[in-house]
Amino acid sequence: MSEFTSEKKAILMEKIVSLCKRRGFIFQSAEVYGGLNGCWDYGPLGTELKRNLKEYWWRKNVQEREDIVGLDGSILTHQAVLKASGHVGGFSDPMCDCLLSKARLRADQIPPQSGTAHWYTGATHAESGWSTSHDFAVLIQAGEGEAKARKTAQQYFAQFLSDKQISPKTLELVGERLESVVDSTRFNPENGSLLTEPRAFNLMFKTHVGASSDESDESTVAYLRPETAQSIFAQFKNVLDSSRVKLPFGIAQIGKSFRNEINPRNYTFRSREFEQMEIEYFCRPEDGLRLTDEWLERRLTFYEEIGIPRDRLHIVDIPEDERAFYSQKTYDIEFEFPFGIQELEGVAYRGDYDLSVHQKATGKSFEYFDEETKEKLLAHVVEPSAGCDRTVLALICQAYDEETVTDEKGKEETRVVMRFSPRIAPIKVAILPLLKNKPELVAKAREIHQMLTPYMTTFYDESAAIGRRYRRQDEVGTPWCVTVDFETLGEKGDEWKDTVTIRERDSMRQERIAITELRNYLLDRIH
RNA sequence: GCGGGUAUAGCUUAGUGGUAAAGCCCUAGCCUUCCAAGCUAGUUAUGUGGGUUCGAUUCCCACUACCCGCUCCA
Repeated sequence: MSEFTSEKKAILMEKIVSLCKRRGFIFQSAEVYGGLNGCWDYGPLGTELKRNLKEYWWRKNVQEREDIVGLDGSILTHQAVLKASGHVGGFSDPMCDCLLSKARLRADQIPPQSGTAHWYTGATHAESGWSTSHDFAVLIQAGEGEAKARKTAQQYFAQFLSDKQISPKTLELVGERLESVVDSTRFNPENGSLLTEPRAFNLMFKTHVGASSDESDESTVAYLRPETAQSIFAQFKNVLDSSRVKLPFGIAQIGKSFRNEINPRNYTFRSREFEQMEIEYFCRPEDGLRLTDEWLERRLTFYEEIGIPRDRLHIVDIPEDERAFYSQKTYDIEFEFPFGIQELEGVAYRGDYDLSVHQKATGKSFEYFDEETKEKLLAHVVEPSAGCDRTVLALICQAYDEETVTDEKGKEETRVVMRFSPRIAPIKVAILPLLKNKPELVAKAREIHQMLTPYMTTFYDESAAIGRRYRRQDEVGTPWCVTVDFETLGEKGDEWKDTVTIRERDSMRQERIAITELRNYLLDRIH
């Protein structure tokens, strides 16, 4: 994708979005009612794809490991849990808006400035009799001319003019007052304009528990969880006491989380409702950094196993000043989407921050007793946290391919192929009778279809020419098509009786295989 | 949140102040012995709500959604 221009990438993304709708992978939520901003529904094939991803993740990270157990926590979350975790107080960034340029700035990222603030209470225009009254100020730093204050203020008051023909320069400023300021963050460093007071944008969805609850009763407040991790920490002791796990061990969870994003963007990439696949891997403090690196490797291998090659992933070692204050190491795993390189997963070493805050808030011990060393300790945690919907989108973007094929007459056409790994492909095999008006072919094909359905997702199709049916399956990424033909019926000799043609999606190559071998042939390749 | 753009059938697009057009897809039938064949028939659309008008899909306003650029992404 990197060889494409941004324009071609935009077209590519449009094609992917179009295919997703046409073939039933992803629909806009409540589309018939005009859509719901930042929400998406998965159609029949998208649902299969996402299930395959989640099931493979669960199998690899829980079922095939002795040291990781699962959890399925409630989405509605006790406010105390999120107060302890810091989400209620800190899960929002105070933001300021520049009164002049309307730029939005994070309050904590504004460098402190000193100088003289020129305050005004309004402006008038003598000729037209127009006037306005707003408090405004401009910061003049040492070395800057005072004329800048008046010019900036005139521009600010000019936005209230109804007559746009009036030049800002002709406005009379009212109520000038000077104030000396030191290390102030109330002014835009770019232009000196006054900023709005910092406002908190809390990104959590809030609700009230209990049918007759009073909306103003703070004690009934609950939140839709903004991440799956907190129920793992809150249930740490219960899991420890009930499942006889020993350090190091992990608790894994797949589930929905909700963030009231100000600005959902890039198709399903940043949604307000999304699914996470998280592991909290608890360990002794001295093992944390090593395990973080090990988890990074393990996660990269996972992406390779589902068909996202390592060279399409970028590993970012987050520098200290950008990490959360409690994290001693954080890696981001990013994917080259057509709309840019974006994060799929974070692997963060969080120390004992999470258990310690819940221990402190509850006053109960979250400590682990090590039988061998006879010591009590607060476990550290390594958190590989993957975005499920983001990974689905990455799988779709990675799989999408167009190739030019030439038919027997020399005519060129485009073949759209979703090159999903067989492991995650929504449909594993399509069963096709060569012709639908030959009852023997249809009956045999249906028989094979019935034979395979208990073992994998299959699709039966008898309509249209065989070539068209192959292409349909290419476009939804079905790795194999099985065609029942006249050889199958024994009409071309006994040596071919009860064999079928199996056609491979990527190479379009065909080979003959006995019906009795079909099940194992496919199962060996989709596991 | 700011600025710009877009909204016609499942998809891609035409077009119009007065009966909305096509290709692809899809469905049914016929035909068809391996890569989107052919024939016949058929379903489906002006994002939502107002305004102007005899009449609005078209002009105006608002809303909603999506896309692009900023911003943001704890």
